[in-house]
Amino acid sequence: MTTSLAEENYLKIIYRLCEGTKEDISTNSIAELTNNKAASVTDMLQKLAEKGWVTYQKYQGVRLTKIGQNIALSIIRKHRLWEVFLVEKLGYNWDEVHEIAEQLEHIESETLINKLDSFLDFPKIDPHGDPIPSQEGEIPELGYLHLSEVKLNETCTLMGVAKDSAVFLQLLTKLNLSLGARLEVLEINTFDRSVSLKIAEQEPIFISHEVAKNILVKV
Amino acid sequence: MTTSLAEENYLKIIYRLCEGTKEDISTNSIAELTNNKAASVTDMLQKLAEKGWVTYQKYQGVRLTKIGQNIALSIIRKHRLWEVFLVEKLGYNWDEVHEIAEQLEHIESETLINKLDSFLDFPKIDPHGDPIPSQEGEIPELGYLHLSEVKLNETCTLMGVAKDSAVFLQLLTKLNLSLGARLEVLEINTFDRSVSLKIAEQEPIFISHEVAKNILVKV
DNA sequence: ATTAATTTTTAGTCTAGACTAAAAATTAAT
DNA sequence: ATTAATTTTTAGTCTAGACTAAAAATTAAT
Repeated sequence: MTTSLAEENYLKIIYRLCEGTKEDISTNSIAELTNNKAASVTDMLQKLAEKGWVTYQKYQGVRLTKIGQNIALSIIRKHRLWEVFLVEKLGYNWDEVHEIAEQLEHIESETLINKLDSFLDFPKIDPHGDPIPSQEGEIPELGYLHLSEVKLNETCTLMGVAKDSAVFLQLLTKLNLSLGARLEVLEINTFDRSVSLKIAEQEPIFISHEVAKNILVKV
Repeated sequence: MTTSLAEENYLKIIYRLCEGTKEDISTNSIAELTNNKAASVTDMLQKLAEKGWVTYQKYQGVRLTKIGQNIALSIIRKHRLWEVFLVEKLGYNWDEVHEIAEQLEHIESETLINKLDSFLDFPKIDPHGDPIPSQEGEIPELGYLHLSEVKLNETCTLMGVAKDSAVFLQLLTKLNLSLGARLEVLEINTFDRSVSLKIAEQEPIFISHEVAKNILVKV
């Protein structure tokens, strides 16, 4: 069965919302991320349920079926592989690739994405540290922590980010925070949970809890 | 102003039809290539005229404006650069890339296509020998002949094809006819204008006028 | 346990881009 | 120069995917 662009975008966003929780996903939360009105979302959920990609109970929210999950994973796989291509081969920065990958992820061709995978030498993570699902929809569990969970005086390595927005990524770049950086937590302020960090050979820097929450690390 | 997918496909096809002739383009000829009905074409032509991309006189056919031409050329540029990418970098054969490039040509990003161009080392022709328009919409005139126009006993080099369909390209591959091949016209049958050809060190082969017409050569 | 607030759904509309059937122009044929 | 054939346009419809406004469920608050 074939998927329209609109359907693909809904599935992708429902997948993202499912990831965080065991609960069913609310109409409103989908409306927010798709930038549509709740009424439009209800419409689409009924279509997706009809096609067997979500289970949907009126007023009770949705959940992806196995098939729906696989479609979502294949879109995410394409998105992340294209991001690797854009950064590794075309020389983009990590904060510039999201919008273009949003378009490229809808290109339909099994062979294309596998040839691309091979051309890129089968990368396991994208430029933001997010894991790339396999062709079979396997997604390696990396077990990263949020930097906000790291204890005082511990040292960790920056492995990824939990948010792809350009402004956030540009901020990290400005602070000299990039994948692989070694970080030591020097101070955690109880007032606002902001954090003082030492990066390798540099002067300490200062980040808000909001930033720390969106940085993924390995201890 | 922004172009929809449908609009881009119309502009591309009108461009192709304009190329052959000085005449205005008929509604029916567009309908045939877009696989739409004439009534739908009329509808769209009115929209395109409204946007200033074609000049359109009821019952008298259409013609691209300068702006329309530039849009069409930018789509063709993208199509051909992606084809080079697919063949050179991903290892596709020349008969496999058309459908994928039809999708990729609609990806919207100025920087992307220029970075791709540079990554591919600024190719001048695509895998079928078609010239790649520059960013400014300049398209080098290559002055190729159709093999069907070459005189008896003349020798020429295969530079391109006038048709991208997979079956045609597969036939050429089977006959060992690829870009750069040296060809000598051994015989031209007056009955059906079929042609006997010698390719470099090989046994002579035999092709129909229809095939000869779609092969582009330099003498 | 009601009532109020919030969320979700239904009903009805709109737009882009397709369609069919019929009308209007144009072109070809006597 | 008419008439016939062909091409193109108009008028009216349909579908996907959005919307608003109002109705119906659910959840929160007294």
